[in-house]
Amino acid sequence: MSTLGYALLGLLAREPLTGYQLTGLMRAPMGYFWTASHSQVYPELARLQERALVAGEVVPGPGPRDNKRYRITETGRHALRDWVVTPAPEPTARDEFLLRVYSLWLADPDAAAAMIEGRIEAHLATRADYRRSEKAILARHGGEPASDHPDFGAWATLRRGLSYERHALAWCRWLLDRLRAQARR
Amino acid sequence: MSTLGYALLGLLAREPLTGYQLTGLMRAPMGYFWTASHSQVYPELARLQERALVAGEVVPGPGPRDNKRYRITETGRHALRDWVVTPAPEPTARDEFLLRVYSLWLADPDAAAAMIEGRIEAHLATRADYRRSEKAILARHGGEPASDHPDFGAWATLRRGLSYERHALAWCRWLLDRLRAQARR
DNA sequence: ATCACCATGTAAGCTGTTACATGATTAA
DNA sequence: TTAATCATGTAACAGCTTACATGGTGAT
Repeated sequence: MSTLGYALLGLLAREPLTGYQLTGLMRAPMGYFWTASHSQVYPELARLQERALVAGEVVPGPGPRDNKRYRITETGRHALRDWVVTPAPEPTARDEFLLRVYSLWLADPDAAAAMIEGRIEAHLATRADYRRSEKAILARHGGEPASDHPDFGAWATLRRGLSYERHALAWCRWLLDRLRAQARR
Repeated sequence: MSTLGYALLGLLAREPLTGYQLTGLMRAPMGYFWTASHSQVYPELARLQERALVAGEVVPGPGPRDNKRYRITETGRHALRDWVVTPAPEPTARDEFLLRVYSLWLADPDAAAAMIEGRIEAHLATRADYRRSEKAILARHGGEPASDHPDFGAWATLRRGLSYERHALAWCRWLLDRLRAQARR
């Protein structure tokens, strides 16, 4: 089973959804840690149905095409529950920003500072996004979700996102300080 | 130009290297934020040479094959210097661990705790690695490298790695606390 | 009218991983 | 003698991105 399959099962374990809705959720909030486009989602749903991990029912929609609403099966729920406590492989590190920082020593200091400031703006925007999302969850749920509540994962990963952004922002600012300290000499 | 090309140029901007040596550096320290296997490195070096961004000289080695030592050209150094201050695209988020956490609410709490503890061990090992590497740089360099010194990038990215591990560890422990708080009820 | 959104699929292409292929030197 | 390290390549495959394809509904 592919990782994407478990991502989709993770969403369907909460509620039945169509491919289109799943695609939206793979942008956010699941996209905060695992992304997929619709061209990946539809074929993967077909594979999941083949293996009886999900069941699809055709709902005649208002549009030209029929809507297919998928729900997780007992088999699917079991597969997900088993996979979840499986040790996760180390994520392959791929950060183009850090790749640039590695060679920043040969760049023009002002251009370098501008690049980092752009990065800071992006982090601030992401943090604002996470803050809104967490607020929405706490409001909708009426407090912090317990660890066996379906909302727990979304909340816990948002907390992590916020912690990550705090760290990333602090480091970017430290880096800017280093560049400016050099410029003053 | 591919991202991998700039990664290799970033290493060659510091000193001439063979494909084999580059492959090792793509595991660490560059592998801390961008990885590549030898099967990617050799063809990419050929492409870089084609575009005259690097120059290769054949050094008869002790082994069965000739060693090819590459050095960056002036054209290559310019391309790298320009690219470095270019805005980096947002990295595609791909973290299987967070994907598991998202669905942790339906898992057995003890199995979940064990999985997270495994993750904590991995973070501790990585942090120890980073600490050793930073110590080595500071010792070899005799203090903190200035921002226009070739060692600056390696040092700055290690500082980031250490900050990241601190954040990740703190969040893993917070998550464990949540699970245990639930178990006590 | 034009745009955004709903809605589902296929195909081509690029990137990256794993496996195939070969073989010398040196240390345990 | 067995394994690790040095050393360089090609090929098959998997995963993901971008583009192609179609078309209705509702808001501006």
